[in-house]
Amino acid sequence: MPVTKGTAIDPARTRAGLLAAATDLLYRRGLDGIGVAELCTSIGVSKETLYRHFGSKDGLVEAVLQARSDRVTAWLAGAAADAGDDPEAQLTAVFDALGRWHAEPTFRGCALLNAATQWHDGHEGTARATAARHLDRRLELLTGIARRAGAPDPAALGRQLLALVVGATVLADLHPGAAPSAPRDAAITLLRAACPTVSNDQRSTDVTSSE
Amino acid sequence: MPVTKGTAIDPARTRAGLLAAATDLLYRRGLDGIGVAELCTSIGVSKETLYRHFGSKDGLVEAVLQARSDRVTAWLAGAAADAGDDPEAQLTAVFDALGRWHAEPTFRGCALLNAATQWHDGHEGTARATAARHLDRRLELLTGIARRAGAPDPAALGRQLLALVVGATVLADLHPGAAPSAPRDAAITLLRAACPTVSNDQRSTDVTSSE
DNA sequence: CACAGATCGAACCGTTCGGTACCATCTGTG
DNA sequence: CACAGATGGTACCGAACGGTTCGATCTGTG
Repeated sequence: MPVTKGTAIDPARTRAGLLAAATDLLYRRGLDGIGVAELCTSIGVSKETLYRHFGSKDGLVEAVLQARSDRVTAWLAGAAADAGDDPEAQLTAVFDALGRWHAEPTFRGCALLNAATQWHDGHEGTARATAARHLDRRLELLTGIARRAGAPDPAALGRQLLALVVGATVLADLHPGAAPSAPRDAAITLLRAACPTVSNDQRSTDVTSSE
Repeated sequence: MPVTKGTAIDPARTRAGLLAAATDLLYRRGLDGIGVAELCTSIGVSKETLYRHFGSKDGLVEAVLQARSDRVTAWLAGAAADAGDDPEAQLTAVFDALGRWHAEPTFRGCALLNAATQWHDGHEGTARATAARHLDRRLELLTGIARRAGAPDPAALGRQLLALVVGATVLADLHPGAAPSAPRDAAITLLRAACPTVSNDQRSTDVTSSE
């Protein structure tokens, strides 16, 4: 039965729903962990529809990763913005948001990093390139915080913080248990060490005991 | 032609060579990036030989990951031991060793972490479990340094350092360019911040300018 | 010399993969 | 009402996958 009776024909909506469902399934199962056939039956769509919208599985994956990178980047930037103007508060907010994400039962690591690892070579490097851009955007956020905090070398501090973010995300997936606040505490320590003059009024706050 | 003429029959050596070649190929191409058939022809061995030694592709992968974890763990511990008794010097040595590894042209990330990501589920979780044990061993090394440095909470500092190590390894693979010394500087900063009394004679050393 | 064990090469099996083609059936538009 | 476009369902394709089996041929041992 083609075009289930009563369904509104709306290619844009079809594509959006396809993208959302594929995002979830590919994240949970891995890029090679689910085939196009099962993907289509799980989503409730025919292969022809999928291929008309995305051209190939690579195209679908590319669209999924792009959309996810956009969403996650905006989400983290929003978390930082909601924390007000203080750079240290923004950094705390970023790591706390990451911590809540890591604690979700469906968490399986960063979809972009996982994709880049799974499709390290081949597939014309779509996943690698998208993940690299994703990290660029994350670095931009952290470097901005470092700059506003008055760090003498915002780029260097940004990269230190990025390493912490990435490490925390990978560990939350692959290493069991342990205190989830460690990366946040480390980030605050690095920020304070790099910016001797930052937020003096909060200098006495004991970061490590807030867990 | 069976058993190439003149070849000494030595199952142990065959297995060792098999393991070494498979380690390299599976690392470069990914666990799903190369099939058993191509694996065998590239190594120069028949499928029957491979299956007699390892039982299945999963068994081969498991053996490869175990051996790699052992080797890498010993290598890093050796780098730390060669740096003498000072914990800060040991930590520097560890991150410098990691930096040299990351700079190698064949570097493609940590084989254990890559494997755990590629075989996140399925395959009876062999890769995940092996990677978790690998991280345990790395954590043990870092926690030991933290403890000997006099950190009030060696476990917490160890986890902070582990996040840095993991983040640095992933970034070196997936993010282009940038200063490779950032993670090392961050590690030293964290160590000094956590241990107010550590190596006072080296306190004046400017870590950030050594790059 | 005889026999056991190790190895190669190749054929083979069932399954799954990404991708294509075709057709019936629905919606939306004029 | 007529027609174009979107969709579902199904069958199909060639290739690759992990794994098994068999026979020929070598080494090592007694």
